[in-house]
Amino acid sequence: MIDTKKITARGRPRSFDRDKALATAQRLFHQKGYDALSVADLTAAIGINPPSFYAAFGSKAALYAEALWLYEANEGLDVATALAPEIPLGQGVAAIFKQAADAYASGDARGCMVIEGARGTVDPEAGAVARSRMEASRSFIRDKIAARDLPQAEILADYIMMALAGLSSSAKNGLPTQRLRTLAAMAADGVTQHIEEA
Amino acid sequence: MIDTKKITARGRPRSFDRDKALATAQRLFHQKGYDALSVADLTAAIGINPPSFYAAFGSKAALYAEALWLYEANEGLDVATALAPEIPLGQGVAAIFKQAADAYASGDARGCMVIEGARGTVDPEAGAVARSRMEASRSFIRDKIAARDLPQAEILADYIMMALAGLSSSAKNGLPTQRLRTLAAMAADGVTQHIEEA
DNA sequence: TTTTTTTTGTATCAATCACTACATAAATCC
DNA sequence: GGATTTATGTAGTGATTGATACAAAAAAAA
Repeated sequence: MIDTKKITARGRPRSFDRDKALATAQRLFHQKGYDALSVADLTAAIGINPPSFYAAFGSKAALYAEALWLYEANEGLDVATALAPEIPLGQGVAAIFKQAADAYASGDARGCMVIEGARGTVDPEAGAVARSRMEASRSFIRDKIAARDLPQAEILADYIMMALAGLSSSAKNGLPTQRLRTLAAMAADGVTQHIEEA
Repeated sequence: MIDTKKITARGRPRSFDRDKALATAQRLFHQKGYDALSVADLTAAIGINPPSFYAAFGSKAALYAEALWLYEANEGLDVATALAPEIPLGQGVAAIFKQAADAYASGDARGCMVIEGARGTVDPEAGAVARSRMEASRSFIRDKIAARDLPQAEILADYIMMALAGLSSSAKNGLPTQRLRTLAAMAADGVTQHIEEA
């Protein structure tokens, strides 16, 4: 495979910062959702015209996919640390829920961008992308639990995803951080109880 | 031709059954969501033309409000019975969650029409209607709990709404009934634990 | 300079959205 | 019967959607 990385750019240089535009798009997608945010909104926020938009990002859905990836990299929950083998599972799950409570209620874009995008998005392509990322998260969590030789990895992963969806929903409904944290602690009790019973 | 509701109707009689059309609309709104369902879809499904649609229902948003009301009347959870004073609270909440697990995974329209509508709807008017109904449900639940002289009525109501949102989300993601029931039972544990701690 | 390559701004495109103007059809009231 | 009232079908409204055609502009390469 030949390196296709351009060392020197040919042609007219881009007049805007692509990474900055992507960050702007990610924030707006998170705030308003895919369907409620038009390409006209995006180009206006970035400060470019439609042809520049499509030349740089391909399509609205492709930009959304990039934005989701950026969101997961920057604001995603640290599941790997929370579910590390040396930490008791109940404690790890509680840590995840607490992280979620803090993250989902912070800033102007409330809720989880992936979870909300997977559910509410009308556009089929964008919805499929978000659902794919959500399923990837579920698989990651399930594998982390299964590594403990626990037979309930599947249902526990389902429960965690359910609780995160509930927390995201409550956050979007405007619940303050402190109240979300209480809900997170209560939801974590459902896990500890289920492990003890087994 | 078909329908003569009022025997003493004045002008040309309506050629379709309004109640049947409303039921059709309710099912479609629940299946596809408000934004993904166009007026053209609705008129095609009912078998009428746009003028008849608007003469009968006023607007798409007004029909959605009627559909939400019909949904709550026909498929709403029986919270009043579950949270009756003579039933232990933990048991009542578990009953609500089990009801939700069964209802949200049944048929072709998965999830709760109110919860999903309150969150994902882009249209401001329709979203506000759904959110209003959801807030009414929360208040009803809170009052039922507060009637037991429990100081945690607010947070418990928040927790129930959070769990219902999570169950609705998981149901829309395709989880089968049996798995949803297990999640419902786990979520109910979070309540019993919280009551015992107080 | 001349050529080549890429981005830019202007000005759209066709499709879809919720919604209606209008004339006709079908009923009751006088 | 004629007048009145309501619903219907045809056809189309303006607005908005995501995405483009086109030619000028701006850079490197020849």
